[in-house]
Amino acid sequence: MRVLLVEDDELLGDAVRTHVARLGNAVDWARTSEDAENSLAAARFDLVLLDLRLPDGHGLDILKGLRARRDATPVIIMTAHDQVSERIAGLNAGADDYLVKPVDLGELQARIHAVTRRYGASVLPEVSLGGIRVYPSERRIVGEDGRDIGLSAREWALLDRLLSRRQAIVSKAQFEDALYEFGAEVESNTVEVYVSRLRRKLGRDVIETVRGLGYRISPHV
Amino acid sequence: MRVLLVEDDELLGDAVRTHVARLGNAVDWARTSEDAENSLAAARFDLVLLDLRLPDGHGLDILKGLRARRDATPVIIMTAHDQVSERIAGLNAGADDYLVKPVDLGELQARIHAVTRRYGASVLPEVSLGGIRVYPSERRIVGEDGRDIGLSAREWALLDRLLSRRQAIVSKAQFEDALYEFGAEVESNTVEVYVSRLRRKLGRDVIETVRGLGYRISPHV
DNA sequence: TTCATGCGTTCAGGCAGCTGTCAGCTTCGA
DNA sequence: TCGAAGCTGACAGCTGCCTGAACGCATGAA
Repeated sequence: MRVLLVEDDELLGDAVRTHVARLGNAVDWARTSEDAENSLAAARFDLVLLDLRLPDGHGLDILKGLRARRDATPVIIMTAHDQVSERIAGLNAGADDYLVKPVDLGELQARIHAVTRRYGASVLPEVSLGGIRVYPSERRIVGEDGRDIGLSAREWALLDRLLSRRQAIVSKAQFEDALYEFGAEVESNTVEVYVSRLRRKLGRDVIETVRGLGYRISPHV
Repeated sequence: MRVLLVEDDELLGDAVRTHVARLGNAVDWARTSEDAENSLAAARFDLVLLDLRLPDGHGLDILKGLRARRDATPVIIMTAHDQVSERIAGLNAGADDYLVKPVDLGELQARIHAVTRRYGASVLPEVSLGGIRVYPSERRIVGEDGRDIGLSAREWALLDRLLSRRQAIVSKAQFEDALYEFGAEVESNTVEVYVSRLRRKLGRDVIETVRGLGYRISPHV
């Protein structure tokens, strides 16, 4: 697996690179935004480990650029402990997960596994839901008429969560965690609203309600 | 299956212990971190139900200790509704799932099934009743025609109880205990009504009446 | 700058299905 | 045959869920 590490801190960068390399990966280490952009332009990576604080710009722009180009390469961001807003911004911009500095290498490993597993699972053959085809790796879904159906970030987050274990029931609380990862408990029906919107786009029967417990992908689609 | 319950609240602990025990499991109840560590050192468990708030320390340390010892025993954490950060910390530390307090016993049951199923040791294996197939871990039952049969929460609770020890007779009082936490006596024939409803869905002969004693799954299905 | 657009979120009204209760009936066993 | 136990259709109240609408905000274009 090829990993791009974007980190200006020499000490942390070295520790992470060594650790990730030991897991059997090829690691490119970019110290600056410019380095990172060049690397991303030159090659395909299986994972990006992204420090948001860089000397020559904001790492968030790198992430946004990726997603703007419809590049779904998994990105794990690394932020300082107290930079909650950064973390949220990162997740909103399309990061797959985050790590809090100081980075615990065991946790890093777990996150990498989790993210790449999620990615690997979804990158496998595309999923069919009724007449809809889903290409999670390209963040694209196509309707029966062959036309692209646009999903927003939140809608994707929900669908991802449902698809990650198709037979499992996902509770609203879990959705909220997946959607917000952090921050105040949202006392609202946001999840219901998104389920409703997804249903409108994917078809009424794709998402099944399990009253009192949550939602799941219907086994019959 | 052997379950370790780590919970200092007497009331909640008792309700959970009773419920889990009724599913046919052996339950060890640890009230403190120390208790829990001792139990974990002394025996192997198939599942840990872990309250993170303990009088003598943080339950998270128990989880971290497990994982540090590369012990993959499934852990479900229980947190208060507003302790999102705790929950995330728990999941990051390697918890398999979480429950939000106040604990809903139906949800507890569903999560236990899901988690233990993931690990192969299912509390209630899938089972055939006449032409009906029951998948308790997925909260799904499928009729002879292959179509899903919807069961309400109460109906599931009843069926679970009957299936947990198939040859046993379950009295109405036991059902009431399983259905309503903590001896909230119901002044009616609710159990009879639910048995009736279940029979309509599963088939007349699946549940057998033992006059004066209770009900059981018919040995002939 | 202003404006248009899309997204995320909140709210309220409505509704379907769940729940507990009862009445009247059937079945069982002595 | 009679009384007790169990069964079930009906129903009202309630809960959880659904969804249209509206608003604030960010983004990007003009």
